[in-house]
Amino acid sequence: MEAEAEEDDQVLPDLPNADEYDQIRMRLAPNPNGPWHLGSARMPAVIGTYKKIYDGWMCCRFDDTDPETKRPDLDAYDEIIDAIGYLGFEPDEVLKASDRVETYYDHARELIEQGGAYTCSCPAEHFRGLKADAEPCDHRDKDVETVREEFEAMVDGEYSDGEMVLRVKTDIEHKNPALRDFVAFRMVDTPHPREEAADYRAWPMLDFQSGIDDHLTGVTHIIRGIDLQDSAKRQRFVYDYFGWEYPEVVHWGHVQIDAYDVAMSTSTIKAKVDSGELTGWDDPRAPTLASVKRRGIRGHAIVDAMVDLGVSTSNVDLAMSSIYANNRDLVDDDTDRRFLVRDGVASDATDRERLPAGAAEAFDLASDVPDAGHPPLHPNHEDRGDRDVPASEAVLLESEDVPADGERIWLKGLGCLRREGDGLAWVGTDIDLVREEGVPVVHWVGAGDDEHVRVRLRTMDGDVVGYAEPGYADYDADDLVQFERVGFARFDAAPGTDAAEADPGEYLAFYAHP
RNA sequence: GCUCCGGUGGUGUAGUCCGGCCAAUCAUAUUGCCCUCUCACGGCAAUGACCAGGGUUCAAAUCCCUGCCGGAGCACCA
Repeated sequence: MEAEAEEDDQVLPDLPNADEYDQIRMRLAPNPNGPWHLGSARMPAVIGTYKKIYDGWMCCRFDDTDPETKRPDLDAYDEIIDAIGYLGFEPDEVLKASDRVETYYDHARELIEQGGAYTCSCPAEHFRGLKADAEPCDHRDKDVETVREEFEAMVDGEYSDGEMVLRVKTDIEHKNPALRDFVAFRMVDTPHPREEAADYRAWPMLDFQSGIDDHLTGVTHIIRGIDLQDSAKRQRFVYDYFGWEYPEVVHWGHVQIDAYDVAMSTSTIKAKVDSGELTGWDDPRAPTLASVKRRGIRGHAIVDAMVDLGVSTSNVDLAMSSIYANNRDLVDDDTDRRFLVRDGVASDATDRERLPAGAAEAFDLASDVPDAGHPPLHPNHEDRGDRDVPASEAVLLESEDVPADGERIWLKGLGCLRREGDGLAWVGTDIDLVREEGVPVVHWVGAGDDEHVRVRLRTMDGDVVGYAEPGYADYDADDLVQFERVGFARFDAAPGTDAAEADPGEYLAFYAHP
């Protein structure tokens, strides 16, 4: 091992004032309202990489304080932890904001005593108008005693949705309207889906909850999206009341990923999964981590791509091709080669440009043709041995590879043959025919029923069916192969093990990339 | 409307703070060639960018101004 390779190319810029802290402490703050899409990977990829660079600390804090609009999905908590693991990281600690509501209450009480917050019963619309005009509402000057009582009433659930909020007193005339007296707590009638938190009705807003938690957990660096740019400014008001120092902040822009027709948003994907438009979160057409994982793309390939994006505040387009390039880099050397003769599409595939389906055609073999071919498992590693590709009577070729009558063709691992009508005559194994005479080299499988296995290759554009060499049956789920001249694919299931997703007798594979 | 933040090749990125070594780095992409019993891997080459206009300066991608374009916030969402 070259040891240095991963230490490494110092891809990310230094964190601000990093040397002023004994330990760099950061947090991932996902909302567990659904499984992660590809964009979500940026957070653990970048923060996790910084953790490695600085030997820092990283926790995963689920900001699940909205039981209604962004209602937590109980499965998502574990799914997100799994996704972080898939990307190659592990949080040092896992917290759920919904376990910490009492803590937020305590800090609200303290803020109230300092005169830093007030209960407000203005209808949202009304307050919005006042805020736009930089006008305070009547509730702003309430005495602490009243605020205290009304807040306790909120905590006790004596108000309903929309009847009362607790606002942080900032600067109602601040030139930036986004910073004027923001809401710290509001009432939510809908119980939280987590049993442990189901009794709370007064819930903190992100700016309050997140601000308190960042301080309490000793976070030194907050790294998050530009949508939260003003959040830091709002939270500083709370920090000032408490005499706390605000962490360093880094903001990045939004990521878009090409190659997908489905918008990268949890709610959009969820709607399409629910309606059946997508078969699930791991449908290859879904821009999710579950999807690329099932296709055999390593988490590290995504991390590298995300880290390469850096942390600029401008929006960026991430090309899937760069994730593919990273993945090829990771897997090519270890991946066995196999043949797959495609035989058309099996579903309502649309854009065939990305992966032509072909069609299999059978040709009889002359009697003097060897009854098996032995191409290497990996061209760069002869020591790994050869494959055994049998063909006793006839072979299957992809339609695009079929030579004109009288022309020669080289069946990889077998030798050169000449087409004579519906048959192939033996020419020989002089490799100069390929090197000097340009005979095309193609992949193939035996035509006999026991000389191939049926494979369904699931791609972003639909299913392609075909015939793979018999050795393909020896793999297990998660194994990767490269179907020569087709691309990399992940072995998903053998026949019978996942009958719902493939026809009887078919192996199910997922296409990764060329 | 108000307030913030950005704009380097198809994509991402380096350089911008501390102007000159930038006729602009690296990766990816595309194309061509070489290697090869794969259209993979590897090697070589080509393509291709400082949003626009002013200003400061001997010198500007870098500093200043204006404009244009893009994004974000102004939620009882996160």
